Amino acid sequence: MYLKNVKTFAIIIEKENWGMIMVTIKDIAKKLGISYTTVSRALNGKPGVSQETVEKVLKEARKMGYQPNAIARGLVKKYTNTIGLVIADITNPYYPSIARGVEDAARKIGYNVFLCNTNYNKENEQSYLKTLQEQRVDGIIINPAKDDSPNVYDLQTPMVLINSPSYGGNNSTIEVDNKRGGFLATEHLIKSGYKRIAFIGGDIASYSNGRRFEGYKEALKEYNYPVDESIIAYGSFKTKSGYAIIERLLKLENPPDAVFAGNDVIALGILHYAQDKGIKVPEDFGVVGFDNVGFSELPQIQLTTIDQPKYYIGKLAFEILMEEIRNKEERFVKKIVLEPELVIRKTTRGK
Amino acid sequence: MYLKNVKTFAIIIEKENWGMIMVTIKDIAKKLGISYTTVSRALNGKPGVSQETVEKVLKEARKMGYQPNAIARGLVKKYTNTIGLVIADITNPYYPSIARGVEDAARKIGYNVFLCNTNYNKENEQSYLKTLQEQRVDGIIINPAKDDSPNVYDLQTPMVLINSPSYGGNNSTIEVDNKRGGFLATEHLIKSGYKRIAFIGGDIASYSNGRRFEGYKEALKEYNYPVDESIIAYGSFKTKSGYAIIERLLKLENPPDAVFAGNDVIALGILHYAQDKGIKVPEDFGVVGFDNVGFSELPQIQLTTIDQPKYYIGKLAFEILMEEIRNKEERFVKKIVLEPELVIRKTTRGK
DNA sequence: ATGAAAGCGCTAACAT
DNA sequence: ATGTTAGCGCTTTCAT
Repeated sequence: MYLKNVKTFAIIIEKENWGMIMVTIKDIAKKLGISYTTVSRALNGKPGVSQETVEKVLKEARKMGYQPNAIARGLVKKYTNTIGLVIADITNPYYPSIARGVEDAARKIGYNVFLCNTNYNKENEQSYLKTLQEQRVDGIIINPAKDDSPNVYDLQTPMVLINSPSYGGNNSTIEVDNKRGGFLATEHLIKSGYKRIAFIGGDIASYSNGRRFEGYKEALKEYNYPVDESIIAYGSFKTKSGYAIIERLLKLENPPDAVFAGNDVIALGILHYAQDKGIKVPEDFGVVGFDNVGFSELPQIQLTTIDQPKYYIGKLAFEILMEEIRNKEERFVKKIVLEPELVIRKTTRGK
Repeated sequence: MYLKNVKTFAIIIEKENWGMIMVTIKDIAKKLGISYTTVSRALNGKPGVSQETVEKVLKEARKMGYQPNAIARGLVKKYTNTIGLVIADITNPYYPSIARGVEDAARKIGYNVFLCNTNYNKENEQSYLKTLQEQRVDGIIINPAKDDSPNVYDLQTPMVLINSPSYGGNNSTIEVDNKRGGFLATEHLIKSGYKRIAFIGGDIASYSNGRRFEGYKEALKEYNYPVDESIIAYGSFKTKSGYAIIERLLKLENPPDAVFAGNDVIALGILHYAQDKGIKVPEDFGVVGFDNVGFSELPQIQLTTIDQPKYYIGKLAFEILMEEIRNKEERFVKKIVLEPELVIRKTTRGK
């Protein structure tokens, strides 16, 4: 089963073993003829050990290749210096940026992060949450898979939610102002002279998508455009979905001449269809996405979109989480909303 | 400092606390008036407990909201059900695919994965390796940051290397046949009728890049093309680097009419430059990349490239790692080489 | 300045 | 079938 596509499966060396002879503080205490309490103190720079002893211990520790056991420490100290990051799919370019933000911030203070991909699946999410708690992570950052059933996250563990309202659990949240973003996107389309603007969303159960849709409707109203159900559609957050839906909408007797897509990935599918059919973008057809994901700025794509500070969101989420971890009793629940920004590129006429 | 771009920073609820009253097997034993060993046995489905007791325990555990403590278990059982995944940058689309492969495979057997981004930095890598060992991960999968100084990874921990030879440490490795890939790419360019084929690599210290270059040279020789140093260049694995280098090469008095790029990200920069300058691809200029990253197949890009089974590599790396973890004494070091595949798209004339 | 002892939550002998 | 004990590697009182 391995062997599919395997060219070489060779060079087998026998009996190479891993040496699992981990040295402990007891070992180095014995070697030095002192108590292991002293070793512990020396290793941790605690007061009450003579300079001389400290040096002896440090030297011996290095010599013996001592590696502190974070597991044992965690057992007594009640924290693990680890957090969990639960996202839908690291393969969607939106998430890696957030993940980097979280991880860079974490690393700076010696924290580790467990990466968990739910693959947009609620059961996977629950399962991961359970595991993370068993691993006694100090906190969790989560971008919920869906928001159809209320996300009641009242775990024993500090938690901050990204792009999701907090139901019941009183968790801190951080999100971009999705409604405002939706408004900006739609308004831009209107001001660019497009007349029939469709909305093509992803999962209808997505909170952020819903907010973007509200912004869309608000803009239409403000500019006296009708809200036409026939050119409003939901699918999934996939390129294929965008492609399939725009194909359908464009066959309507009264087709749209522009679309605000639920995110960049969907917008990409729309662009793909336009290209396949030789539809001129932005002259005859306008599209704006959401997220300002990496590929959106490619010269070949140049997608007009709504930017959100992804890396910063990850960083901020971690910082807030740390605050909550540090002040477990007497914490302050925060609801943070960041400003989105319209990025005009080549898939709309501009003004 | 938080406040940049922050719209709302509000809704503050005071004194919401995390209830850190974790229930242990002792608690449920006390409640039930039995020994905690019995509880442990019941919870783990071990023999020697009456059906009746098992049910009582399970019920009470659920009722009290018991969460097993994986830390404590790890301390006695000597394994943590956790591995580390060390890569350069999750933001480079090549890695998420691998990460998914690893994580999906891990999840299937209840393993967690620590994600570590070295950001192409050797010091970060060392630091992460240290931390991972302290956390007593059961194993490590690593795609080394660089290969200039030999990667001597003889840790106490089982380890498999991706895209890197193993120096000294006798670790199993898994890689695509980079040389063959380089050959295929270059040969394709030759057969497509391009006459002066440049090579634009990433980090000169990269092992995989070096192999690709060897394949490039081999193909040139086989078809009696000269190997011309003036159109061979290295930079970094970034789009910008590709852009800058091709700009320079194209100003040569004898410029190339095609290029084999060290990876797709670099190729993208080259394409970018061609577009900026109105150079016709593939008619007047051919480019092939390496990796077949997600964006390469976008209709707007359609990059000819060398595919490698990224997800599968991740999956395989995990499976091999698990084998090594399970057979620590008497392990078999494996060197696996996978077959790359030429994917012809629109940035070369084809045959 | 150093050591002895207890204990974190659990599993695994070793009884009974 | 159940309980007792020891111990994983460490930190933290409490002595000395």
